[in-house]
Amino acid sequence: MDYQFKSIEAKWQNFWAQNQTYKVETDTTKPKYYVLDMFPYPSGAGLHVGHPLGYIASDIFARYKRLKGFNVLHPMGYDSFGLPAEQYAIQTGQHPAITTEANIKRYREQLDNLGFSFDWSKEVRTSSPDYYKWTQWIFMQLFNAWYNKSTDKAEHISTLIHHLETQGTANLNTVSDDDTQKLLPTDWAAFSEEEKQAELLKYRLTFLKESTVNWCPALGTVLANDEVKDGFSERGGHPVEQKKMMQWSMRITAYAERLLQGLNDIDWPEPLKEMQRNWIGKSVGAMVKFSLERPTSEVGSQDSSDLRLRTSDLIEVFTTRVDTIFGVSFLVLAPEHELVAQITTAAQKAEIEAYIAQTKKKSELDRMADTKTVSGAFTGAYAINPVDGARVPIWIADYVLAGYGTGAVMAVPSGDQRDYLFAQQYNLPIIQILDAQQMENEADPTKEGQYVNSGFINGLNYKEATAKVIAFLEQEGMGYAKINYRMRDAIFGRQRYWGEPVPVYFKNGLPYLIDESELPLMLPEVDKYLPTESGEPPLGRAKDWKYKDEYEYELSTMPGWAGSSWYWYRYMDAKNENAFADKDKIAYWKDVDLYIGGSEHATGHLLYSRFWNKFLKDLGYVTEEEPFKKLINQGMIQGRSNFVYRINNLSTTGFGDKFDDDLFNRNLKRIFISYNQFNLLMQFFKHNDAYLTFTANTISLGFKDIVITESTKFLYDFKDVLFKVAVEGTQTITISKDSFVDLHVDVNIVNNDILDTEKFKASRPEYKDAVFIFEDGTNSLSFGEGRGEAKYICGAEVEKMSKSKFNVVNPDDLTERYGADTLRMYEMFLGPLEQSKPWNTNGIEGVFKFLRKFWKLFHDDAFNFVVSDEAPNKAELKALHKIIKKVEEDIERFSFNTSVSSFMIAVNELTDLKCNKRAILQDLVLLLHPYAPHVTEELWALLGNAEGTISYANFPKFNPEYLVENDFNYPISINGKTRTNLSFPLSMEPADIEKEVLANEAVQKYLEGKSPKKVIIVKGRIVNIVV
RNA sequence: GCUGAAGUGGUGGAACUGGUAGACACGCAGGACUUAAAAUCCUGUUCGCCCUAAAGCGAGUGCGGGUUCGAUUCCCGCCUUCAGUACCA
Repeated sequence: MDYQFKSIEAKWQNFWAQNQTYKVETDTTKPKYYVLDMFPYPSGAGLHVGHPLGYIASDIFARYKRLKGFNVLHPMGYDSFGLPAEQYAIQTGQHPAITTEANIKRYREQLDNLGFSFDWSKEVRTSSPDYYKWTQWIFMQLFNAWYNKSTDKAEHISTLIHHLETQGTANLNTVSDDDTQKLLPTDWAAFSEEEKQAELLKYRLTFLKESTVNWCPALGTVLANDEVKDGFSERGGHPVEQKKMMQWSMRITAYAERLLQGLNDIDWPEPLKEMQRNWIGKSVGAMVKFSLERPTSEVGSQDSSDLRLRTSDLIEVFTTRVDTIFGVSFLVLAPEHELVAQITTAAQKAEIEAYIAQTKKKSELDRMADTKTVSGAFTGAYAINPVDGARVPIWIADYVLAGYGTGAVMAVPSGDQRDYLFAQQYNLPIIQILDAQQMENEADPTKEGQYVNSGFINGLNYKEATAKVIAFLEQEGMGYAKINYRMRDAIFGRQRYWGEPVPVYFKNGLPYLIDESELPLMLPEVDKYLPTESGEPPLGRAKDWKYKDEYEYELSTMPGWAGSSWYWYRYMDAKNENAFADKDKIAYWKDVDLYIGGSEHATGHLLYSRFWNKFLKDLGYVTEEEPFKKLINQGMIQGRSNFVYRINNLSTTGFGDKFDDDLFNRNLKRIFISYNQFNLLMQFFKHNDAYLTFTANTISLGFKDIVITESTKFLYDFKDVLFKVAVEGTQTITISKDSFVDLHVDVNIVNNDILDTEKFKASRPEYKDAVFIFEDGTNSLSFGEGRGEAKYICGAEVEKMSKSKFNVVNPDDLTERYGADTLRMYEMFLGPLEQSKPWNTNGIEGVFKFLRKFWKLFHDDAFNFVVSDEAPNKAELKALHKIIKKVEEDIERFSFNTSVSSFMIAVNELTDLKCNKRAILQDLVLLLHPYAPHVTEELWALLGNAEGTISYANFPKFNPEYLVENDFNYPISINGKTRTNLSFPLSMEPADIEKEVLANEAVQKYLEGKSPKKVIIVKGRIVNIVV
């Protein structure tokens, strides 16, 4: 039989499911390998061809590793809590669990169609209670933990309590809230139970924190930053305000340094690591204290401000360039800085207040667009530079942000461009501090040279100066070395319904955990998925939902990243009811060896997962510091849209008073012009105001008549169509550039940019009477339909793949037409995995033909299965071992596109050799199995092997002996340009080769009698003659 | 602006360590088979020049330089596209 992909694929998909072929257990006799795809959210739209790209790659790798003798864990599941299901629920009133279930079912069907070797017995769903039980459990562990910087890990809260009982806060080295109290053991002992709880909350790794959120009163909900545009909600355009709210947070900042250091030990793409490094944003520098100058008589006359100044007379700044401190010519505070009001002198008060008001008006967008101009205002106050006692004016400016560092900077105009511009604008001094500094036109931040104008560091270099300044500041008590991170603690609450409930209740305003035995805390039923009238989250609607019928539960739910921050452990032991995963299983599977997914998760999921993993390791629940050893980003698949070009509107004459635009348009708006005909036509409109006028017999461009020639004939053909279609009596028709419109056309009725005109006419009622002007200038009116050569060519453009652009290609349609094996190989064949590329179905035929050709190797012309047991010859063995080597190398470096090409070459070679020998073909089947699992299972069985055993067979062994060559066909180049080829034994010495090459007739011709200056011979590579 | 990735035929792409640029495939053109079409097979296909043809000549990997016997590959400068990020002290 010919290659019957449909029955073959259905048969084996069924077989794998029935026999649980890919079910995997811990097996200490084999090395483990864990291949994971990033957790999908089961959206209602189903899969498009872009989604499986990574799954196919990971499946190939998983199948390859099985053949290489590894025990492979390759699971799949769903990150099934999330906003789209909730929004759909709000619109339709349907419970999100129901729509989620339906979406998962659809996803599963689509995944099954592609022949993946997932172990479905380990499927997990974040929204199922037996899963979120453990998400809640991990939350509880975080609540019961603090970060001990002395041991540099998280510890149970009991060790903190012990420390407070015995030493108070002395020697306590931790990461906590800013407002912790300094305590003696006796203070602690004197605390009431509630005071203790309130204080401990400031140390816990998950804690309540007041944070600002985008609150939209009209929608009654909190919005994410990207849902807000210019102060209005993206949906509906309602006003959004900043609102303070108590929210659960995660103290990820405690792990900033470990998250940063860990990047050095993992094999991830460099750009992705770089993104995380930037996000963590470590800067090494120093804190420096500037004391405020004693108030002058002007301030002194106002007694109250005089007193306040004495109590808080220091300004702290953070700087990464403490070496430049002698170049400080002013300080800048953020307008929101708390000291501003206190230090502003009476004379400057009005100006400062006006500036603050102006800053408040500026949106973030305005500030971003406007980086060139600087603005600020002088407070009238001065500070004292701690290194030399210089008097430094204090300004405020909106380029300094309250939220970063201390909200104050020391300005060094010679070394920082923003400070430089500011100094220029307000006539502040620009002090050179390094002899190598070039600062005529702009600031020079380089660290080269020796210091000048810099007191006790004059003559030193950067390294020496930095150390000396810090030592001086520490000695004077005016500063210290300090490391700053940009990363903030992560907010861990959402005012939404469809997420994990937080296992917390409140007593006297303080949070307490529910008992572990009470997990899971089930998501309660609500009547509507909207906030309550009083603005509480949807959970506030749940009836009689109280802890012990008495205490309020937390009403917010966990964010989307909660369930995905630990799911790879659940796959190891998905059904466990006593632990999130069994200890022995965690010890065996350890970590993910290969993780494949998109780079959009760089700073979300991939950072939070690393954080939770480190935490779980600190508490001894897991063994590895990093969860994902190797990570590959698959590129995005973009859509490739097709367009048709139609007449949209034009002006006509011929009816006098009875002019009816509508009627004309309806008649003429059905003319569709093929791509190149359209472009030819558009050339007449190079000048925007150009127009063409048609009458029954003539055509004119503006006022100039166009005569009929070879190159303008198509215009006359076009005219004929216009008049045939136009209403009778029409005298002139005028068209311009604006008479046409390009319309998206469903890419599924376009093949190689050729429109299926029949399907097109059937696709919409208004296209029923479409008239086509074809690529060759003929049209559907004069020649009738279905004429062989008359093609309608569509235009094409690369855009995002989306429904509205009619460019979504569904994998189901392609497996229906070509089979899963073809689709799998074609997706790989498209190009390098990491690169993003537009999807284009053109070319899938080539892969399909390849699989048929492969199938043919095993069959005679009547499609009888025939393989011979003859011993293979040299050429056949060479073809085989070439592909073994190539495929193995390619898979190891994730270059799947090149191995598909190599398979094609191998099959072409074996076809030419008419090879149907078992000894060759059986190995070829094994090699191809990771890529095309169905057809290879079928052939494996036909070759007489036990059904279903190919998945666990052995990958063919490469033998270099078969590739050994005696001769090499040297390319002979003269001055770097290849002129001819000459074959010599590989063993031949360069000197002998040179002699033979120079004696060669063809070479002599190029030398034109001159003797060569130099002859370069690289053995087994090339001969180059320099003349 | 900064950071990262990329730029090769009509198209997707290959060339892995500096050594024959364009493998493999699509598309296109021509041919075979067929009453015809589909399918299949064969031949050609970087561009330009020259030519009945065979053959030959020249250019060529975003642009301009450089290193080298030799550069898609290394270095310097520039342009374009995509992604991320944003006044981070």
